[in-house]
Amino acid sequence: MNKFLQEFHERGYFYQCTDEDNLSKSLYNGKIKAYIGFDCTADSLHVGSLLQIMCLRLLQKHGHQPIVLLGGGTTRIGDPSGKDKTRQILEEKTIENNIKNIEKILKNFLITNNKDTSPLFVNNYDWLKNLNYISFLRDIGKHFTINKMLSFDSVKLRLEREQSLSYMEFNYMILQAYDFLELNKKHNCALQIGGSDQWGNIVNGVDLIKRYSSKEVFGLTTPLITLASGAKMGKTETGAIWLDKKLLSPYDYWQFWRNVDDRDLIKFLKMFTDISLEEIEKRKKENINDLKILLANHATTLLHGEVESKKSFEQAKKIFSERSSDEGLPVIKINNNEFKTKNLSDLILRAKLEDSKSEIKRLIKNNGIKINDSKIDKDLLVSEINLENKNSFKLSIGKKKHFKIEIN
RNA sequence: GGAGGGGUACCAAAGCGGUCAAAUGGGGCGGGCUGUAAACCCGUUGACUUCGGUCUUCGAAGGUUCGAAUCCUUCCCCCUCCA
Repeated sequence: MNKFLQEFHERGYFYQCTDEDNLSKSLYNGKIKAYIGFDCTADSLHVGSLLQIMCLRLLQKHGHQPIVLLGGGTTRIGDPSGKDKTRQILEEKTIENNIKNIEKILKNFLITNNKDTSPLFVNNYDWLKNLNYISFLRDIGKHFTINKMLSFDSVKLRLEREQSLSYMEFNYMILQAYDFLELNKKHNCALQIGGSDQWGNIVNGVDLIKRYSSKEVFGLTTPLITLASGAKMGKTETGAIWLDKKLLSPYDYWQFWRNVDDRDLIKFLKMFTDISLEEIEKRKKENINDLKILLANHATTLLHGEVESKKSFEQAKKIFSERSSDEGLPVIKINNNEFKTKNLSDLILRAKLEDSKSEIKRLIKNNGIKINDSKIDKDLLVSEINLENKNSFKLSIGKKKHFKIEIN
């Protein structure tokens, strides 16, 4: 088997392929261009897209060129796959903005200075916006049968549940298939990779190219990652794990990986780091917490760079190993007036560390709030806090959230 | 188009005139144990409060009543069966 495909398997990226043997052969014959499409409904990506991003990296590693399709056109329509309801239609400006942000995030992960493997960013709005309806129907539409379209899960499920599916959304899969055709014509792109929920859309593209230009191209999907706990990857109750430091700090990103379930650890090391499989195999038996740190360091480096990753690691060390220090904690500044007049609960509220006063009182009651590492049993004036000759104190909410409050 | 069932908090689901800010389970949050894990145990889970209470919430709007998640009217949405 081709090296790329082999590693694709070994790292747990493989779910389905339209024709693995032939894909393997054409990969042998030199470089291939492969594309992955990203949805632009949000202004950032979260870890749910990380596996796809890792696929792009893997392509680069093996000398293939990834094409990143940012679905400026298709996002205007909305993919019905896996959705119960029609999505809200987004403003043009929002979509353009989302595309810019997402491109920036992806560039963090990808190697952009190698001419052969440097990713190609494309926006399908460029070719979709000018489609002529009649000629599109004649050239492309004739290759699709309604019979078959109705059999795809994305459509079938909606119909079975008698949830409305607009004609607009119904066309989504045709447009995505057309994207593949377009990329094949323009860039000789021969492979589309996507999550397993994209299988139907991908197969449509492969079929269309076969019919339209009698060429064989391939589709490859990755599994849906479920956590040991049964939850979907990336959806924590506290909020999505965003791949954007404006939405989630490098430290919190680092913590996300540091806190993975034991049972998911080795799987994640394979999936979300570049550490060689041999090395993972060798180190498998090491102390599990060291391995979690390894995962967090690597995963954070990929996204935020080595400097931020190290910083996060150091910060965690201070908070969790050395305990007492308030160095490196997120700083919240208050002025002298606030210091003299405000209650601690008001301060927490103002700094948006919690959402309501009731919640803060509950935390206090349950011993959840600490000042300079000692529990408090009631709300108090900030000025009552013993500053120990400093102009700051350490505020802890629960065991994992710590802040340095600075008075100036 | 006809017949029936239903919309309750983050989710699932009970309640069917006052004792309902609403049982129970899941999830979340906090505490304990531990390893910043899992499992387990305990507490907590609308907002504000001078801790006496006050305000908002059971699909939407009206109405009956001293009092409505609960009864009535209209409307909206969902499900099942029949045509």
